Amino acid sequence: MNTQPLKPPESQEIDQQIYDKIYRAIIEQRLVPGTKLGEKDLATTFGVNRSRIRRVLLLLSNRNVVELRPNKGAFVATPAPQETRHVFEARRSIESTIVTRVVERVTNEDVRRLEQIIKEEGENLKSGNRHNAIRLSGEFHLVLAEIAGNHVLHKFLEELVSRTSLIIGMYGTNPILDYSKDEHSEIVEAIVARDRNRAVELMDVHLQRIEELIHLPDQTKTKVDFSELFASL
Amino acid sequence: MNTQPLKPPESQEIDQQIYDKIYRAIIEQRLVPGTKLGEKDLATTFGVNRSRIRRVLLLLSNRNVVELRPNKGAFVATPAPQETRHVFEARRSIESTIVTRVVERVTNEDVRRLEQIIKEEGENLKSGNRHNAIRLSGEFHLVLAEIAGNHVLHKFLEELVSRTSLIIGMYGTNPILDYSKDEHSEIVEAIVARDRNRAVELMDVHLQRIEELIHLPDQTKTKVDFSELFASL
DNA sequence: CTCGAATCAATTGTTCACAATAACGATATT
DNA sequence: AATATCGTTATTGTGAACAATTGATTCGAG
Repeated sequence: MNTQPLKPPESQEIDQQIYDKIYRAIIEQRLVPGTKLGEKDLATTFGVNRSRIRRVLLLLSNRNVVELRPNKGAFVATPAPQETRHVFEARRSIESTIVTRVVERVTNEDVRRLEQIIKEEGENLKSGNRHNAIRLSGEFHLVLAEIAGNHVLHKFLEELVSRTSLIIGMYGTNPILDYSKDEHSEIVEAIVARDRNRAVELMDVHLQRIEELIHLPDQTKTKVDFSELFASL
Repeated sequence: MNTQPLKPPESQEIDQQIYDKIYRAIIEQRLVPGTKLGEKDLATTFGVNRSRIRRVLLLLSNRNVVELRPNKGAFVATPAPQETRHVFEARRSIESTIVTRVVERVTNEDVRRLEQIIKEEGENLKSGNRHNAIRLSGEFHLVLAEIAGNHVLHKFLEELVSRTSLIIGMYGTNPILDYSKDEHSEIVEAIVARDRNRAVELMDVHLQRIEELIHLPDQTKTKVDFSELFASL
């Protein structure tokens, strides 16, 4: 199949490929928050011009995955602790609607797809492949958004999932992923049973639990008052 | 005040200003959907280089306000009829959460601000200044998002409001704006009364009413099957 | 007169050289 | 020894020339 006369890839598609690769490396936490993304390095590794990289980085920064510091360069975004609340509130709002629609529209084929992801989540977690486990735990939510059939909500959730990944990368505690798989299973059960209220409630609790496991840095640490600190020394 | 030694505006700020001006012209429907946004024209009118315009247009397209057709140029986005449902579903989802937070957090100062906008909405509507009326009817919702205090939801809603404006520009019927002012008033009343359920319900109805007043083009018109159509001719 | 090919102008897209800025290190100064 | 100053290098940011694409127009053949 696909014996087409070798069409040259459109410019936009090249951009998209580079975008996806960097994006994926970040949400899989192969590139940790704060990492510098030098234009020249990226350009040579992807074998493209520097201006192409700049365009991609601009778009990544527009989605809060990359931080652009003027005259300094691009860095993997380092979300502030306060963003956690906002991101999770937005997720609960959006994913509640998504789950509602999923309960209405889900097909057997969809359920199989969800269960497949959950299965892989378990496997990758057991085999210690953290990168894949992280990506899959986000993918579960994105597939739900796809099933819900709302492109707008899907795109929003994409941004929220990636920001969640960054937040977990910075402040997350280990057991976050451990329970995700089982909670995802429960959600799918409720969806299969067409139990809207239970599905929404389970999703809400799931997101709340993750948020609670994010260990925000001790405020006192960043707010040190030196005059008080050194007064008795 | 502000007698600073005349700091030269940062590059990013120039971009932002141009972005805002184009953005505003579009949501105020001074630039109707489908209008071509030639790079050279924009560059000369803003007195900047073409590459700067390209950067801005790229970001606008990333927010679905502008459509970038490869090798053709940039155009004011022409949302497809089907997007209407998605955009409004997303709005109801997000604004329901926003209203809930607003009821919890609103101050007297906030209420004054909301009432001021509603007042201006009425004035501009009466004096026939449609551009301002459109912008203000969107602004009401965005100020609510501000009061809710969630930056993420605010940014999402910004995109949704602008897309709503484009949709109304293409398929909207006249009376959409006429009732908005009064419905906004009712919502504020419920907020002041700290009646969460009523406020959320009113917002939901408000958004539903707008969606209903959007006159989607007859599907049969766009879906003509020529082979069938001309079979008997 | 209609259709099609070829030419031309205008616009978008890319590349590359240069300017501006920041980062680094060596040397000098107190 | 700590800090300042200067120069060097590396990286980001800008602009202008160049290439590619579109589509409008002209011209000619049937």
